Order: sequence, then C-alpha cells, then structure tokens
Amino acid sequence: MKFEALNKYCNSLVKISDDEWSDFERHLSVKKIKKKELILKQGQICDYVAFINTGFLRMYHTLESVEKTTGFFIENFWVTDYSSFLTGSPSIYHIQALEPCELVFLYKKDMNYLYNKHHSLDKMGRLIAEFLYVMIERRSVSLLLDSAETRWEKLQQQFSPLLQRVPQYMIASFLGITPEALSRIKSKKVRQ
Amino acid sequence: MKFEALNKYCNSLVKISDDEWSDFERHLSVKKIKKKELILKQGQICDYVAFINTGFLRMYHTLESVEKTTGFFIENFWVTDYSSFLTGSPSIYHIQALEPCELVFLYKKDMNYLYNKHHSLDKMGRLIAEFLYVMIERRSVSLLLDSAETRWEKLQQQFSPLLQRVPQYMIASFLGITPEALSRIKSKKVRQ
DNA sequence: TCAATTCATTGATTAAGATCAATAAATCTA
DNA sequence: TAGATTTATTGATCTTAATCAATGAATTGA
Repeated sequence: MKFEALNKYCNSLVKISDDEWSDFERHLSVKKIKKKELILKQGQICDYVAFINTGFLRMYHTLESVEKTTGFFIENFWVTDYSSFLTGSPSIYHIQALEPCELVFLYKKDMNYLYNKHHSLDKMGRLIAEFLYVMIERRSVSLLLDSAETRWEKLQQQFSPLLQRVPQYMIASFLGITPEALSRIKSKKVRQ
Repeated sequence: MKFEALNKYCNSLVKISDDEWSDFERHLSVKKIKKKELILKQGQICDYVAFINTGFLRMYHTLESVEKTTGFFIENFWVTDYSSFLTGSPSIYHIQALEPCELVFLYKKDMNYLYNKHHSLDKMGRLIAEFLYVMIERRSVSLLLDSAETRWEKLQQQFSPLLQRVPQYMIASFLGITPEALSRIKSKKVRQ
C-alpha cells in the first residue's frame, strides 16, 4: 500500500474516520525521485508537502557561491519548505534527494480544502505545525546558546544513523561551521 | 472592553460565531503585571498562553551565570514559552515584564477543550502555530547565515520602536553577541 | 535631588573558527 | 578496476567576536 505509512502516521496524531481518510487519500499522489534530483529549486514557491515513504533529502541554499545545508528530512515525516508553503513566498532553498525516494505529495489547494472540510485534518495540521515549531525552536536555541562542539554532540545523539549517510561538509554547514572546523572538532574528540 | 483587542485579533485570523466567542471568552482571565515581575520562572511548566493587551515582555535564561535574552513579546500578540506549553516540559526560561502589562490568560486545559469543541478555534490555533513557525524559522536562518552586523540591521528594520525601550545588553544577547560587540558594531555604523 | 547602581563604551588581549593552501583518502564512473 | 573527481584532513594565517578591565554616562529609587 502506497499510503500505509502515512495512514499510520496520521492515526498516531488524530482520530480519522474512514470517510475522512478516503477524502484525504483522493488528494494524494505518489512519486519516485532519483538520487540527486531536486524537488524544489531556489526561487520557486513550495506549493506542496510530501510524506517520505522511503529515502532521505536535504535542504540547502547557494547564495554567496558557497553551498549551505540547512536541513535534513527523513523517512516517515514530511519534506517541504514549510515557510514558503505557508507564506506563498519564493523559497530561498533547493531541496534535493540524497537517496532514491518515494514521496507522497499533497498540494496546498487540496490541503486548504481538506482543512476547511474536516476538523480532524485541521487539528492534524495544527499538531504538525506545533511539532515543527518545537523542533526549530530547539535548533534556534542551540545556535544561539551552544558552542559548535556542543551542537555537534547533540546532533550525533539525535541523528547518529543519519550521519553515516551524509558527507561531512553538509553536516558542517548544518551546524553553522566550515568542514575544516568540524574535522578539527572530531579529531579533538578522538584524542580526548 | 478587556477582550476587544483579542477579539479583533481572532477575527483577523478566522470567522468566529457569537456562540463560539462567548464560549472562548468564558475561559479568559485578565491580569495586570508589574514591571520586572516574572510570569514564568525557569523550571516551571508553562501551562498558558497570554494575549498582551498592553505592555512588553522578554524571555531570558540564566545558565552559566550570564543572563541571555532569547525573545521579546509585544502588544497585540501572545506571550508564552510555546515549547514548554506544547510539550509540557519544564521551561528553561524566565519571562519578565519590561513594562507594566495587561495580559489575557488562557490555560492549556481550557484551550484543549476549546480546540476539540470548535473547529474554528482549532483552525486559529493552527494559524498561530504556523505564524510562530515562520517567525522562528526566519530567526534560525538569520543566526545560521547572517553576520552579527546583518542581524543587528535586520532587527533595527523590524523592531525600530521597540529597540528604544530596551537596554542594549538584552538586544546583544538576543543577537547572540556580547554588549561590547554590539557597541562596536554601532559605533562602526555611525563612523561610516 | 543625589548617591548608588546599572549600563554603555573603549582598549588590550585571547580564543574560536574562517580562510587559504596542500595533500591524502574516498567515491564515482567509464 | 583505473583514472578522475569529490571529500576529508592538516597546517598556517587572518578575522571576528569573547573576555577582562577601566571609565564614563545614564537610571533609579530613597
């Protein structure tokens, strides 16, 4: 089943009736994405959210010639430029598949219809927005209050398996430092 | 009217019927807060959101002896530790009135009741969560990609009047720098 | 209003991380 | 699998901002 993981995810958040689910399902579309393919380009308006059945993506941006990774997206959760999606303003990011992906797309116009029609789906939208808020607030605080070394340690604790699959220069920019700086933090850790 | 500003704010987000509003209103309570008073202490669970009729507050934390301001809250919007409110985990912040405030409190248990009972209020909750997400994402990106000087310039553009009322050391830590560094950025600007 | 306190500024030094450069290691890909 | 390309590491130097210290300005509260 294409929507099994998503169904399970939704049910973990809110009670959804069969009727509501079938209305929801009608607006979903599955798409396979190749490795390195972009599902969003800088300057485009992100008019969808996509649930990640399988695979793994990153968000990055390329102002000032240097490429900076600002987020990762993993299985059983959503990928989108949520700010662009919400505000309708052009994205400042690219979103790229780091591995072959199977994604379930839901477009904004359909989402608005669903939100207005079904209280439970509106509630689910609220819970997701709240969850994303908590995640990004944590990141923001970490950037403000923690040293680069502490941010690296926390990232390891939180996403240990993910880090195996990602080039270090992407992790470095996600931490807000250069690859050289991350390399030095790591070698320091080993020697301790 | 104690709830006039809040009513206006809510109606700008969603259509609320008279019945829904009166149910909403029943769960609100107004409270006056003195300057310097804390409405939340580090370690407490924030079980409310409060709408700011008048006044002006900040959020700060005091680990490692140095006090760091991480947020400001202004009239006609909400004040809360939203992460603590959402997750039910103890706050790592103090919230303090920087001026005498009149606040409209809404407690979590009442909010959950209202969310479940009225679709429109659930929708409003979603819109607020989404708005807060966009705000903090903007801040997070700025911390990651902008220099301290750029962050200062953006803050000036966004909150010029606010900055008049706040000691500079609070602004400095909000920007993620020391008061000395902010002082130097400012004097550099003047000389240019 | 005036002393006490808090806050802002400036200077000197230190530390963290950026940048530049060279090389080694890993990974594509034909 | 071999050559090409990408990525990681290490060293040297430079920048930005932190820290420490002293002084001057501004607030505040009795």
